Amino acid sequence: MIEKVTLKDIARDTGLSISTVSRALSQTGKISKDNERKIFESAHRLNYPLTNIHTPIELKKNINIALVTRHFTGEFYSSLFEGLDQSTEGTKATMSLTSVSHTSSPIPLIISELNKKHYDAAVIFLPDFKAVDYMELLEYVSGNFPLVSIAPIANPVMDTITFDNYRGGHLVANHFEERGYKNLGIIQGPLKQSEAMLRKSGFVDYIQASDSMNLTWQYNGDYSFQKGNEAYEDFMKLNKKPDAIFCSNDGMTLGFMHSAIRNGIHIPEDVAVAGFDDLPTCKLYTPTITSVHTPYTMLGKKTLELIFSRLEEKTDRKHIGYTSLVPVSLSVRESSTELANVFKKYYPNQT
Amino acid sequence: MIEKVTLKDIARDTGLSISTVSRALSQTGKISKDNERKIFESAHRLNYPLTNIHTPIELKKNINIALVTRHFTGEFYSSLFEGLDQSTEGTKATMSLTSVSHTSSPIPLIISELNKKHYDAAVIFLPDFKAVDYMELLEYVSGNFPLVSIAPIANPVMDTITFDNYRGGHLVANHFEERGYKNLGIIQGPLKQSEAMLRKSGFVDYIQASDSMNLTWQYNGDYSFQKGNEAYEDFMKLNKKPDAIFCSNDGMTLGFMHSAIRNGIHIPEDVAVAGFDDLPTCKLYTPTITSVHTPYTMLGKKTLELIFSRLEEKTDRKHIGYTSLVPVSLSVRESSTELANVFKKYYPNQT
DNA sequence: TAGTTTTGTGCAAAAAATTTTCAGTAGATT
DNA sequence: AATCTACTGAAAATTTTTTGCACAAAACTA
Repeated sequence: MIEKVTLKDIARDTGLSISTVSRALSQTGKISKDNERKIFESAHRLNYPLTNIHTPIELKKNINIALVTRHFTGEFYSSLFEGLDQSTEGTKATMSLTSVSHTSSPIPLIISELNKKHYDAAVIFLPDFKAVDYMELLEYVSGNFPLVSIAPIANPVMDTITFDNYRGGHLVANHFEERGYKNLGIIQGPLKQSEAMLRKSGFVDYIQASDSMNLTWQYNGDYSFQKGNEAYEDFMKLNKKPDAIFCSNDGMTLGFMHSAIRNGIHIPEDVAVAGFDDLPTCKLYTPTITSVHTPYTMLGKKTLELIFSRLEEKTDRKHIGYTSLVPVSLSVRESSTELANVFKKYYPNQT
Repeated sequence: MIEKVTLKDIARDTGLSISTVSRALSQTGKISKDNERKIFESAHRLNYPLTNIHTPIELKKNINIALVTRHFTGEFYSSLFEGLDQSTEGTKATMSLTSVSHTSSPIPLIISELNKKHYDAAVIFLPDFKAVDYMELLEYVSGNFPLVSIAPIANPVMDTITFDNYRGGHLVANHFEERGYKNLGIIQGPLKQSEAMLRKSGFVDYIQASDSMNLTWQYNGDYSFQKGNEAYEDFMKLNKKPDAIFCSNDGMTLGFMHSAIRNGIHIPEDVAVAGFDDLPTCKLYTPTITSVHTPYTMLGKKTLELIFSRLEEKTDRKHIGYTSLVPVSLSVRESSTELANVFKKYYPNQT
């Protein structure tokens, strides 16, 4: 049987009196910085049951942050987590991934219980959440537990740090213009998700403001590989085909390109393609894929900054829907520029 | 300030006396099953500081399991986590991912502190761990905290559940034999990692026992995409090239194929290729890739079974190096069978 | 069936843990 | 030199937890 840890144990361990230990842990009375640190260190080490809230942020050895998302297989999720995890390097924060895909409990409950699990803050990535969902979540979770969303919504309830999706769409359209493409198409993401709409709008708005380009094809997707395949089927039925297509994420980009290549379509000669997310595969695919690069580590750094500043404020902080946009860039590759003679090499003796 | 939760609060909440609550939580004296459950439920809800050990496993609402690994970007890690997470469906277990890539604290310390963070068990995936590392880890971690490793080592210290890597190599060699390949090559994984050696041995042993096949090329890789590229460079220098190659993981498979295709090599006509891990990309690549399929969800199920049985045993359990092998299968695709006329379609008017 | 044992509970006393009061010291300040 | 401030510990006061005991209800037994 494990013995209960009491103030007496900490007093013995630190060489101080029980009174001093009590005062330090309950934050009443004056204690020297030195002894305070010693006492909290000892309490943690001996596993004294501290209400996490009591420990002052500056005395914590490490800050545990949970990334809460519906995790699925695919590079996207490992890139997302890896970026956030990497951004903790050199800080005393640690990032853990908690998936809510396979649980029956309601999500607000899971998140509200994170502080009981010694988590100090949570990063929420739930692109299908609506304003009401966020509001319900905020009601459940206590005000001194920092929460940051990294999925944009039109009317943000919670403080949000996200990529500049609109600008991503803009960059692609601008690139297509520079390459001289005239008739453009888009494979959209889920209509109910803000970031998908922003990517589309950025793209469409640029085209409308341009003299030289037209949007001739729009297809509603859902970010899945399958929908990329289906988009290709639809594309093939068109009489007047666009000469460049923006896919709202790389999953659909891969689906579209896979079907296209198998059916003898040349990319980019027959149709140019650009995606969004810049997954590692974009560099490895044949042809390599132009895609909007989303710097996860930078997103992570910004998110950590916000969390740390929230943790240092002693007062409860209401979410005011403050949004911060992390810039994106375009990784230009073969799928929207040139064939690099890849397939010509493949059958060199046939030319 | 958050009020301290005492037995009185739980007594009021449950309508029982303080004595009864005390007896229930400290597991002394007789308490009816019904009231016991009520008391623990209330204690959890009100956030009474329970030493986690005290709560009997059958009364816990949920079991928190940590997957501890060095996480990197790539489909492999998302598949691994997703498989384990999926296997918790329908159970009261929850899986979280804790990465130890970007932390400065020693790994045994991190793991030993998981139980303070309300974790009930941990799954360890650290392929570079040696027997001594596992022994050090076991010294740090208390005996009633279930630990399971899912990375094989030659001389297992910790209880281990892993894929049958040896059989995976066997399956590939057997497949190559059936397809009529004679001269075989292998791109190995890290020489210091057991599972890489097992994959190799399964492959090599089958070839040696066979009359018709020879191993003509061995290349030492490290599981990275880059090494796959480099392996291709080495392959090109050979006078007598193998006609089928086994890559010890899909990262290197992709690296090799990427370089090969760009340099006009036809797969599988010029050289057949098979990988290991059966990442989602294997189905999407052109040509699609033959690979050893590792059923993560089954691995997860077995792992959960072991963890639950450990949790139900009240006594401390020493690790005895018990190992359990989860069967693998071969997903046969174009890279080792036929071209499916993919590239021929690509330039149909040239034939 | 009547007596006996077992189980589970609450009250109140005892024990343990925590907080608070108070006195005192060491160093800084006026 | 007098005063003040920042800490600290001993001991008292208070709160929390455990335990001894009585007792009711249920289960068992002869």
